[in-house]
Amino acid sequence: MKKRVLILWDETQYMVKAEKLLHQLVTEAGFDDDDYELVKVPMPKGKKYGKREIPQLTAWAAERIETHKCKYVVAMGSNAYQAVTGQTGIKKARGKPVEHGKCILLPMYHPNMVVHDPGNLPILEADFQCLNNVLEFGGIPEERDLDFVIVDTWGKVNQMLRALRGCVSSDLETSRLYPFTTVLDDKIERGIKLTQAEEDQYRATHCEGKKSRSLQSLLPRVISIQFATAFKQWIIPAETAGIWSRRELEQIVEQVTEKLEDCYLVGHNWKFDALWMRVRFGVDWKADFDTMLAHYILDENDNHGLKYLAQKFLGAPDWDVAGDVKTSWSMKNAKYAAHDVYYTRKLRYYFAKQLKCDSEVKKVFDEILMPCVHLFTEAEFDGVYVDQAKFGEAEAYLREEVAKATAELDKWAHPEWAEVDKATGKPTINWGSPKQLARLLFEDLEIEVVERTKTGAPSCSESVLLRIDHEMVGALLKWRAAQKQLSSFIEGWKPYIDLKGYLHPSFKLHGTVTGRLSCEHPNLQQVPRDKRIRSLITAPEGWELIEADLSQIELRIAAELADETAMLEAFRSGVDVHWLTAIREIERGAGYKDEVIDTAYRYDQKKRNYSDAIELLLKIGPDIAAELNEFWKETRKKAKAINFGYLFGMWWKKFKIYARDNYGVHITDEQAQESRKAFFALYGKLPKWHDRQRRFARMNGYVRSLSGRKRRLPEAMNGRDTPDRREAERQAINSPVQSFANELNLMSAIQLRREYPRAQVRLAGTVHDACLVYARKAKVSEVYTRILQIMSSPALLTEFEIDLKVPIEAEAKIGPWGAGVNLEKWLKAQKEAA
DNA sequence: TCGGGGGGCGCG
DNA sequence: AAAGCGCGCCCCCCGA
Repeated sequence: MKKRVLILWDETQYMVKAEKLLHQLVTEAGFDDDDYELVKVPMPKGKKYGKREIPQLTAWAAERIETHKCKYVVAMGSNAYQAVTGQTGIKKARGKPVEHGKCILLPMYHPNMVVHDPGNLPILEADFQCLNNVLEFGGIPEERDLDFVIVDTWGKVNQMLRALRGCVSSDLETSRLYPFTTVLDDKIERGIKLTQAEEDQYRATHCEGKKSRSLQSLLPRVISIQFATAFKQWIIPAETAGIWSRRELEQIVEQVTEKLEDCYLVGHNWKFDALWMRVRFGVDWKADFDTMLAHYILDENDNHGLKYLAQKFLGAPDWDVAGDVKTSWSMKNAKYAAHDVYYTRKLRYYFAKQLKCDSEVKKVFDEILMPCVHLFTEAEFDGVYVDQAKFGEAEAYLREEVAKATAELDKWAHPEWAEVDKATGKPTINWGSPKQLARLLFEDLEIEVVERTKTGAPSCSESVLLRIDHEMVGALLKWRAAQKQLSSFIEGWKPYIDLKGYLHPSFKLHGTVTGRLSCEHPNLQQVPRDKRIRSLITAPEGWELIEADLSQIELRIAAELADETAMLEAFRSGVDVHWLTAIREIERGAGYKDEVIDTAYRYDQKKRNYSDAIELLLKIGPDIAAELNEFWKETRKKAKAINFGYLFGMWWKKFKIYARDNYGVHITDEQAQESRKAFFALYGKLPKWHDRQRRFARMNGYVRSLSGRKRRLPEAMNGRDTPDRREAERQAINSPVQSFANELNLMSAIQLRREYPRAQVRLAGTVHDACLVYARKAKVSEVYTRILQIMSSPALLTEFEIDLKVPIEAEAKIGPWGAGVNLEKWLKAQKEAA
């Protein structure tokens, strides 16, 4: 009897399991044995098919398809896919039915993928659902559920307004990703011609390579605003379509805003759309459910793109269109837009159901992630203010530094070594090129190679340069430092500074696997601590910048999780744990006798023996010790790195390298091993906690932070002790700490926003364990005091039923970032100024 | 001409 | 055997 579907796949190592699984999938999808024919493709001679095998293979496949006379062909796995099409790339092709000669081909992953990782099951299920759709439709299905309306008359506006109730999804198409008007946008808008350099920079920032687009079309514009309701999708042509006037558009937006108040609003990466609506229309659309963040909290390891998710979970087709279709108004664009909202709305039901299965994860989503959408929409909208005068000064200074260093370095660009520049006839070396530099140092100058990179090239990193005895090293390091600051933070910021001098860094709530946020355009979280750069970020007129950070928060959380007696005791009694580590380490080796006894003597002019002096140092803490002797400043910094390194699984070999690079201390292997042992002797419960985490991850394939957030670590379940598994185990230790530290910070930011109106207090951004906040001048004292209270015990902790043994402490500074002072000093300065 | 990888380095 | 974690961005370089 003739079968409808031909399934091609290949022989693999877990064939029994795979076959069982396939049978199960096929049955669940509603097929019986008469529906399909299962055929194995010939195995490649080696691991993969060779180039010469391909024509033979495709001929074989074509013949099989011909003899079976099936209209539908399923190719499972890359080999089967290659057999049919001659092409590689199953990852991109899977789940999308295509016409192949006389038949319809549906590529899928091999069932083995699920045998290897059961988490992939939904992908295959969705693909079989897709196969069903294809059979039912009798070809490649159009989206029959899709029913979109172009809202281009007042009649349709009214229809739409009536339909906007219950669960509504929304989405925007925009001309580019960055919504704010920059200096160059303003020039274009006003018809001022850009210089070539300006145009290049502008395109590099906004164009993503598409050189053909006119500058006009790159201005920040909303192309369309769309909604999906139960049965229809409503596409409102917006700023560039020329269908509605500005005034009419604003009128429509206003009426929609009113209706949305009573809707359950769903978005995918809603912060993006909310920000655009705020910037372009001044309205505040709050979402109740973000499908991207829902999927992020459900699987932090996966991608979170809308199309990807719709294909993976809903068996949707690939509705992607070329880039230029998305950035200008057209019917194609409207159809694309309709897909976006349609599937966003569908995904919300799917993910809401998934979230219900894990109430702990759901809580993080509801209480932290969703509130952050609104919080960070506002923060990004406001942005951070850049001191324009100081910015110019810093730029001039850095250019001078780079020029000086370059002049110094160019002495070494001898004609017989360096490439000769054709234009100037002078030998040049690009000091930013590791390759050219390596040639100069290790070939021409015949310096011995110190270290190699993982690809085998001689390394030119700072740590290597410091070990090279050559007079150009100093200039080289100066050049790098100045060049880095200039390119990353001066030139790097320029394209993003808006007309009023603000930067609007974009925070990705889904940016990391641990639950931290990432930040880009520009990245506020990597601004150097060097005051020259950091203090460029400051408060605008009438406001003050307050930076409040959680003190040693990761260490505190580790102490809590490990129930580490000595650490908890130190935190309770106010001893600085980095200091404790440092002093005990010194004591162990009976080192720095002179400094220890001398500093103790300077403190109160009393003579002490070594061990009494040690105890005194421990008591007075690093700050006072540093005042008595500069030496202790370095000591504490060193111990900080030791704490974090050992805490999260650093091995003694790395510690040895660390000590050498950062402190110029050359220790022996034995000393390094001894140091590690001593650390774990001092904090005896840490290894037990490490073991607990490793075991749990190995058993369950995930760990949770105190808030309940999951970090999925499938590699931890590997049967064998592989490097991958080791990595997962270290993450099992680090993740809950990093994750919860960040959550405490976010809980505080959320609460601060709830307690103060925007007219008084605004969040400017977060940096992992710190909040950057703008407060009205008149409110500074109050906010300063309150934020410290909030951070040391945010109300959401109670909501999460978390009761910490370890005390949480915060500290705050007022003033330009990185150059602020405490409240006392600030008040004094205010008084003097008045 | 682009996209991606590598090297290097800024932050927590 | 091999052993801190998490990011983004700059520049160079090379292959498609």
